[in-house]
Amino acid sequence: MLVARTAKVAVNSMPELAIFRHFSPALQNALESVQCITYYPAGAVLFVESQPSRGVFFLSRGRIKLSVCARDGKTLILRVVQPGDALGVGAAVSGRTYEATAETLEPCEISFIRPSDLLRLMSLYNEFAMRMAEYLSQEYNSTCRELRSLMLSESASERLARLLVGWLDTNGDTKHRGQMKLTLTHEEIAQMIGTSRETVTRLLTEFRKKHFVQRHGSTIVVCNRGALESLITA
Amino acid sequence: MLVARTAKVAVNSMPELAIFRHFSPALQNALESVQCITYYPAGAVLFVESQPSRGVFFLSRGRIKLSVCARDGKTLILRVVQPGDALGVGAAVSGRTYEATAETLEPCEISFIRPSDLLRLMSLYNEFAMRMAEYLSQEYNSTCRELRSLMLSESASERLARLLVGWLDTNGDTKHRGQMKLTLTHEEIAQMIGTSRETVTRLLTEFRKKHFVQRHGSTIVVCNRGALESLITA
DNA sequence: AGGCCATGGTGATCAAGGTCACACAGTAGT
DNA sequence: ACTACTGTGTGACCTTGATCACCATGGCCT
Repeated sequence: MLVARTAKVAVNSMPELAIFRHFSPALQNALESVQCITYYPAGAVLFVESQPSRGVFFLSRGRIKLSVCARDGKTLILRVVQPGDALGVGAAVSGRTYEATAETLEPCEISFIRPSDLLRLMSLYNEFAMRMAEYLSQEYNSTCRELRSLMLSESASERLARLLVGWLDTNGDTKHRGQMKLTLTHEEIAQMIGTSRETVTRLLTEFRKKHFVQRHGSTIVVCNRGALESLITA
Repeated sequence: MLVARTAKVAVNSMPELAIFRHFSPALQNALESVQCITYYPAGAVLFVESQPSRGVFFLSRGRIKLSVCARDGKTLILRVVQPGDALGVGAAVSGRTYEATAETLEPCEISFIRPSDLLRLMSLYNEFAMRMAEYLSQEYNSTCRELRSLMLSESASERLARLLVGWLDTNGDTKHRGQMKLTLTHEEIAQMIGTSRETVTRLLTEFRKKHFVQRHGSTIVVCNRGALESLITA
């Protein structure tokens, strides 16, 4: 039912995708004709790891969790995809399987494009091929940074500090400085920084005791950003 | 002097780059006119992390170590680049800085292309843009796999087993099954699997005691591949 | 030969954090 | 109100692997 409600909000036109802007009118029309706008509820799985490419997803509203997992169920969250971003481009372009699993965290509005259409439009419109290449390189970049920050910091507290500071820059409340909504559970935070749920709980209480952060309900306030940053070495 | 020796071997023509094959003659000519074939000795640094893109490197001979490093000098080797592969495409396409440091492990023959030429040829020849996009997606894929295998395996022995098995598939001697040359030092192996040099030494001797592997000089023989694979869970 | 340096091998020590085991709070469903 | 479930908080314990310290080996240079 959340799907239906979301659908009513923006049913009339092509989603406002930053990635589609600056394209020539011809390409925009072509994209509009092949895309399929879909709505997903929270917790929906768009695709799973090692499944052959079913399509490319351009996210216009909502947030999506991108993760890989081990056989024993342990999970590592690669990143949380924000509106305007794309999913599954790599798998479609290289004709391989998805390298991660995508699951919606909230109700999402998504523009879906089949791999064959993506490749055809990339061949037809060079600007589109260039844009996708640029996108892929950004994705590669961010994965490298992820890898570095996860592997080259020896303590879990450093990784948590890095995560919090990173969130401040992207999700931070502009009005109330240092304030932001904690939208993930401790379990999910643990999966982002590669540690256990208990450790995240312990570290957050430790940070609170040291007055690095405060908590008001599900809102977290970073009082001492400098202290957090000083925990980061890499 | 190693540089000069290598140069004599293949000075006459364009390097045999798999990545360049299947291109139209026009594109091949264009590439030939903008590329610059260079030779590096072992231990040369092509570029360093966070330096603005100076160019793209297509490796035709030799091997290159791609790594990121922390402030305290700790290093993580992302991968060892093999002949036929490219370096720095992401940085050139997105106009960002290099995300890693590239250092030759052996004397190398490299075809160098400036970022501006790369972008120009990508705009001019759609097949080239498509090929670069495909390349980027493969690079992204392999980085994801790296991230997964590093983070989702709790023990260092598992990561080492995974590395050895992976090497068997790519570098394994086809004649003598299970046999391969160990070309990296324990220190470098440690940097590949995110552990300390001592741990690698200990694990290798443990594997030898359990008769998973044997050693003859710098050649390592995997006698019990199944046992190594059974250490891998993720 | 005699050093020198990079690499490999091994023991002792120790802290970080994974795991297990509960207790407790909030929220939804009936 | 009474469960039932999900998320959070905390103690006890114990394994893994980092680190330090030291020695052995085997080129390579002068």
